[in-house]
Amino acid sequence: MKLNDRKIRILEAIITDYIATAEPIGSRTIARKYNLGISPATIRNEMSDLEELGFIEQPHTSAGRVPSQKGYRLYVDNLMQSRKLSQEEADFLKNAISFNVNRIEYMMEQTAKALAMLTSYTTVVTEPKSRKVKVKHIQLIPIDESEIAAVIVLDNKAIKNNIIRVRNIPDTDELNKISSGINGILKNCSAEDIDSGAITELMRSFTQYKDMVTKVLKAVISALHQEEDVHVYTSGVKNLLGFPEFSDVTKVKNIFQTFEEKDMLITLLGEGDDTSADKIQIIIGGENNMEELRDCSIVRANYRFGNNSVGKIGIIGPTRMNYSQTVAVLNEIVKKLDSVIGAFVDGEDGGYDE
Amino acid sequence: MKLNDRKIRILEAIITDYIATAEPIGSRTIARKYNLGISPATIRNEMSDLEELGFIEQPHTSAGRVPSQKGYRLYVDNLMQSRKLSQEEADFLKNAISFNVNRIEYMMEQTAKALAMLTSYTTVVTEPKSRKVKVKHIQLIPIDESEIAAVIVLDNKAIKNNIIRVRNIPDTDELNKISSGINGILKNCSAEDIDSGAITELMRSFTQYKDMVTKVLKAVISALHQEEDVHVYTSGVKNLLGFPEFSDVTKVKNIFQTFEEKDMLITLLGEGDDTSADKIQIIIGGENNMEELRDCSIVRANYRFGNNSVGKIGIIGPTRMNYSQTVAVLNEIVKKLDSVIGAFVDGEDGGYDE
DNA sequence: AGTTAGCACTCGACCTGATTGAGTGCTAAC
DNA sequence: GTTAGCACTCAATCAGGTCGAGTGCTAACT
Repeated sequence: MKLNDRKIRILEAIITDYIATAEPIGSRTIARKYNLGISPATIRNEMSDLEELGFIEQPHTSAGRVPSQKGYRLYVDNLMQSRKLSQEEADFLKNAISFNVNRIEYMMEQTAKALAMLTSYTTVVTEPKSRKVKVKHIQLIPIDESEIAAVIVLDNKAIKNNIIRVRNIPDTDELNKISSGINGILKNCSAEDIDSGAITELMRSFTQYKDMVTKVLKAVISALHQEEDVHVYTSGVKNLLGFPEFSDVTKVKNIFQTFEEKDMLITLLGEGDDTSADKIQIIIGGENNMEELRDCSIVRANYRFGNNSVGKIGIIGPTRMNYSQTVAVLNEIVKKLDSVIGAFVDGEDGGYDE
Repeated sequence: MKLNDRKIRILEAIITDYIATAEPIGSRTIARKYNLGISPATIRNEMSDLEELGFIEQPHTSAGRVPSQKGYRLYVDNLMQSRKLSQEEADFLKNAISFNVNRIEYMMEQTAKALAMLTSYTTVVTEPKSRKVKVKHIQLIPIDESEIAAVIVLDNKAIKNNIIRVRNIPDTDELNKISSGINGILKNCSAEDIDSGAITELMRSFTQYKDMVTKVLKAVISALHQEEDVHVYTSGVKNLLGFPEFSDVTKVKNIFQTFEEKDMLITLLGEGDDTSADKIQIIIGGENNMEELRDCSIVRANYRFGNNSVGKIGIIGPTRMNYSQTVAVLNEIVKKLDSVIGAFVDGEDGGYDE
């Protein structure tokens, strides 16, 4: 049996209609709504074939047809026409997000929120993270009689701070000397580079400040680990409640469970991922391996932030989600984020929003 | 009509039962389950009185009775016996949260999560925030050929960083001189203290680094404002879906809407608040002024963090929530947080968790 | 006077059966 | 190859009936 042009047009009609209405669609409705120039009976025959080919399925006899996972896949890969963002949509994105590289968390939070509002699906965004973070600079700053701050600048532009309590604080000059000494040893070290060799060297260099240096070391290691700990921003979880396929509370509960678990979200965004690919990926229904998200599709993309730093964005909706709009929105936001970084690297400092 | 002892015992039975089952309860059931030594008929008479007094109500004729808002209020204020946390519950809290003052965000996140798991309600936690934040110390650190980091230590122990791009970077000694110069002027300033006087003084002192100083100033102002921007951690939103009173999806949607809006949560935790009071507050049903949360109760408390810094914790459940357990849990966690801060102030540095 | 047994009544929950309508597959004619 | 016609299926909807948990009222009992 061949998937001829007419079959494809019928399949497309079914998918379009189902995305819009969430109702199984029958032959007569297709004949009425879409002018294909053929009678319901003919459509019935074609639909019967489409079902046998696995592109549509029937919830039960005497109901209309519904696209299958395979059907959506065909649609997404071959049928769907890429669409550009409307002016309103583009404007919305531009206004909803204050692109400010100095406040990345805030920017990511806004991004998640804006995408959720625009698509009315659920959005998950991870902060840009480097694969391996290294120390770029360490500076000790006196705060008061008993506390100093260890400021640790990392090579991905992140800065971490730890307050350290010490019995008696060296004066500023001495502290600067210690800072540059520590710098000499720890500069360009990643978490695993800090081995016993580096540690004993440090201890030997600063015997009289052993206690303080130990604490600084701990802070550095903690900072490096912290930085590998990915932040995840979620928004629009409640949006899913609006779709009829999720009117069953127990079903939704499992989905929400997943959304509250950071690890799940990260695997969701990363699973089977090719980081080098800049293409948008679409994962339909059961193609993700999470039982709870069987009725959801995910449209996801990576965005780049500097050289080796990559963040992820995912939009999660029902399998019958509006793929073309979602892809368009995602394309736009990735382009936007890239350009912000570009401007930053080229000399702008991102500005402040007040 | 007087609210005699027997009426009170019946009311208590109704509330206890309803909290456990979420089902309206009738006279016969009370007679069977609670040995009050009176017949259903007598109970019926008393219930009729209780209804007239406004402590219970009937969803419809021929259904059992359900506690009213006034009923819960009486229960919470007079009837409920305070209960201590069980050993298991206390252990759970202790193990679920790594009390580490150097990673406050992480600690708050864990606190929210632990409370949500323990109570099976929704938890909202705000970071401890001071009313007015002041600059304690500013330090400029060179990062590379074109960037310096402005590290801004605030008097509430928070540290903020901004990367600043400048055309040509002064050497370290010069930078230190500039740092201490800026410090001299901006130290102990809050956001509103930075007026035109301070700004012109700064500009006069550093005419040759005007550009850089302007950017530092912007960073300081931004940091002070950022610090006044409260972080809110929410957990266990999905928990509400498990309760029969929230099996209607559209109802839940409105509630979730509220939970996604930070401002709403903050007013929810702060409304009619007496910050000086350390007592736990209970807000029943419509006593909060948010239409969407009419069917929810909130148990909330403040915790102190240092001198003038206060955070809030709220636990949100159905009106028939388990008030005595919730209060016990909240008491425990507030005590715990206080003691962590105490230890910190007394000389511990909070440790690192690896 | 307070308590209780008895009884009629109410009303949601649940089951059953009939009807409707959207949909199908098959067959025969165009 | 296309289509009209027809028998068939099945979820959804509605009406009617029964059940049971609950009530309020009255009269009798302590």
